[in-house]
Amino acid sequence: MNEIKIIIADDHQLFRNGLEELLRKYDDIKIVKSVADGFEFMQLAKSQLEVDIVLLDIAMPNMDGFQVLKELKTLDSNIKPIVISMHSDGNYIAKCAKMGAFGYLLKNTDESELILAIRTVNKGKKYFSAAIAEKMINFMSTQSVSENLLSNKETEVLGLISKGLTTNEIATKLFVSSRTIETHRANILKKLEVKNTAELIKRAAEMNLI
Amino acid sequence: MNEIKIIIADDHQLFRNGLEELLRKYDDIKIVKSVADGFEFMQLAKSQLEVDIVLLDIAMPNMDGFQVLKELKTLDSNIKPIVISMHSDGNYIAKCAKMGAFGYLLKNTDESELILAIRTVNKGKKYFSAAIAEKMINFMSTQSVSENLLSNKETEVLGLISKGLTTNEIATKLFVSSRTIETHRANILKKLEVKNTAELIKRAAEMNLI
DNA sequence: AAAACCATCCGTATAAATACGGATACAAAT
DNA sequence: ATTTGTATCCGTATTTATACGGATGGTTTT
Repeated sequence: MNEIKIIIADDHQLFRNGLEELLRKYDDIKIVKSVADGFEFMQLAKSQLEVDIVLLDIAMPNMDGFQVLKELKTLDSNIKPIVISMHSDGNYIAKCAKMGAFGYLLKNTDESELILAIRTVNKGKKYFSAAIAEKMINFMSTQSVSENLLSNKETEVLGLISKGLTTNEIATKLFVSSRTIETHRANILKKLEVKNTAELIKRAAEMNLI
Repeated sequence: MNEIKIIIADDHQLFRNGLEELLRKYDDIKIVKSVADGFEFMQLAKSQLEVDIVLLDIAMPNMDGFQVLKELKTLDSNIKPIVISMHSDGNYIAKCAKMGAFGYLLKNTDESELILAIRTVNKGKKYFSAAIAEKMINFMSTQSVSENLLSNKETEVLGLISKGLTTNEIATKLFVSSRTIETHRANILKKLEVKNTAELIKRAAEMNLI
């Protein structure tokens, strides 16, 4: 019988090591590699290494999980990604699903669910738990899912806002009118469904936008 | 020879399970329990259960790691806490050290360091890696370490600001004048060394104040 | 008892953010 | 070819936030 070949991509070494040990107990599962960032993983994905599944963290240095999902898709790879994240944000989940994730697990799911997810995905099926699917559906019913909720300019402006720059400072920095920045700001608030800067930054931090 | 008896307190079940498996390999280490929040842990700490070390996450529901450290101290317990955190913020580390942590590890340290830390702490010695100690020292040289950088009222106000309430709304909610809230706000900004709400919320999120 | 810190309060003035309601040019998608 | 979305621009009015500078009664620490 064939083993399920797995790569773990997560920047927390203790978490990786722990997962390895956890999965070692299962005869049908084999960890072939374990990497600390998305870039490292993509190197492996492009190599000849035979891999069935990658357990993928979203928050990673160098190249985050979203970028990995995107690149994996263009590679036409056989590697099926299961996202393992701390966040149960609807947009997050929906984004992963749209970008080709085969599963989405929270870091506080239990071992049996992880194994179930791995085995399910290995058969080529998707695995999203009822709770996760519900969050996603709720989100989709209110919002339109988009990989880039914010446009590039908006993301740039958001970054500067979070650094504490005022509207005028941002305008000067980007060589545009402060009205433009005000509009961007208003649009960002609308898109993230918040009403002021405080909420905005909190939301953006939660969504790892900054 | 005596085993080192350990409790793991972390809200991510996969991380807990992983750690358990990881530590199972070591004959001198025994996991006696594993809990998902600080409250659960304190129940155990107050029981007769014999425990040498707790591997303690800071970010947990119900009762966070800081509160646990504080209560442990008043209990005059023999349990020696090693903090395992994602954050390498100087204030964070210093705060833990001051509150009685015997060690501080990042979630991306490796297995060997974890084992070394456990064995060192079990002998009654403190374990802070060079990198961690340096961050702490750098912080202490510039800032005065305080368990509560913010007063209770300030923390309360900060929480409400982060929920998106305006100064006036907060004033109404807390039955005080809006001037009072403005003063609190100004003091919070000063203490966290930021100049506006955007930066404030970002900083507070980094410091896990909200 | 004195010093330090905290929560509370007050005023004034300026700067910034938010809410309205627009418009145009261009690129991408249908 | 038309729709959709983005980046850019504009005006006005109101509400909030920030920067000053100051005060009092209370608690905790020294």
